[in-house]
Amino acid sequence: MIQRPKGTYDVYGSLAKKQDYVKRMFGAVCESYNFGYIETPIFERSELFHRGVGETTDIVTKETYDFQDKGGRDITLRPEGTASVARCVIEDKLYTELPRKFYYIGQMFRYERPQKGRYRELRQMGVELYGSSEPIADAEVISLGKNFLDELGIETKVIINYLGGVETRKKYREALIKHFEANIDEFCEDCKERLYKNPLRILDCKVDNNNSLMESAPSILDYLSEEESENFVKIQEYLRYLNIDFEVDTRLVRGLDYYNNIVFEFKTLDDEFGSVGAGGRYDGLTASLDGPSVPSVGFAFGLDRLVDVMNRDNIEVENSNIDLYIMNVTENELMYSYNLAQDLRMCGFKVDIDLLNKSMKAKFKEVDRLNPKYIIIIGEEEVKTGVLTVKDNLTKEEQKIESTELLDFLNVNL
RNA sequence: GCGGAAUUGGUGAAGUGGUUAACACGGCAGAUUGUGGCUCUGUUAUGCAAGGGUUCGACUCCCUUAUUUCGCCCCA
Repeated sequence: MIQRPKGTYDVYGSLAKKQDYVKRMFGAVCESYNFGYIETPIFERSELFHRGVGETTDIVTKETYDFQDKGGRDITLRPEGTASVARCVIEDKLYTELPRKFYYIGQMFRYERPQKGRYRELRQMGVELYGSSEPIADAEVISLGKNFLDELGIETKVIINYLGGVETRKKYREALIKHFEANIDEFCEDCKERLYKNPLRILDCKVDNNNSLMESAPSILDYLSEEESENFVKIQEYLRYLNIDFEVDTRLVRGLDYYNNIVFEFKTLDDEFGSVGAGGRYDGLTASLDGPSVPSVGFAFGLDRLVDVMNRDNIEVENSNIDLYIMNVTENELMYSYNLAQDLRMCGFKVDIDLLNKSMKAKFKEVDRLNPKYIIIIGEEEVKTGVLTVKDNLTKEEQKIESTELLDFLNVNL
């Protein structure tokens, strides 16, 4: 038997319904903020991710699906969506008309060890706002994300932090190294490796969480320039004004190289699923891809995780049953019934009909599963007289309706 | 990439080195050949993740592989 590849899953039935619902909801919220849909290729030239996402990030160094196509080009399945949108903004010169606001929905690929809520083929939904470095743009994006989660009925908290610019992070990095260096022996092996590679990550370590040096570690907020501090304060003011609950967590760091200034995460209240979405500002990205400098801010949600959370919290989406089931009594009435079904489908009703030539009893069993609002029963008599038997599947009451008046009846009652 | 735990039909699951692998749900058929959802009866085949090994005999023990899951790493 051929199994599905590791870290992938098939989407159908109620899961498909649920994913579709979440995607539609996301699209609707984005549209209400006047963000426009964008779709970029699922594969890109490998270079894009190396230069865009960053050479030192795990996502690019060990988690990408890379291959050469038949023309010998180095190709990578996209591990995230931001780099592609930035490429498009540069390539199609979309920066001539700013701001530009985009949202995307689609599959990403990361070669990593699957776990709950982590897949090799993952589905992300994200937004990108280009052209504004104003705090109101940051607030706009966070507000969009929070609104969407509220609409879904998923309770989350917003965690924010401010990383500042290149200079700030450099100074802070040195301060952290200095702080931990002398006593690094007390820390776990991973942290020892992180010390010079990525000292910010030490703050995130679960093993050494209780070490006293964690508490006393310097905060990045003390290293922000005056301008950066003011900017961060303003963002918080706007968030309060928008009634968005948030917490500042100075240990929040993001994994991708391109972030600067504001970073944020949407976390479930209990932390079981970690963050369901995260983002931040990446003003330097377009320039690092040989484009003009265009400030930008955005985030991505993990669709798979959102659905996992919804399942755990028993958040159900409306299951739209079919409107009508056309039931022919014998094969003699099949074509009459089928024609009726076709007509009603053309009128926009959701109509099903028995495709297995089942017995009446079996047809009614199928009706139990499909749960239509009405059943139209077509027998010899109905074909002859043109008077149809329409059965209300809820009350079980039957009535006779002239076929010429059927549409009027359905338009009133459905 | 590292470490641990799992894998029995369409689904949820009991189970033992030895003839026909429980039970429940679901599916199908009938009781009831133009009326179902309750009830009753029957049925659901080659099915114990895949491949190899030990054994007179393996779903059970051993090895390998695959997948899932938990932790690390990292991230959405």
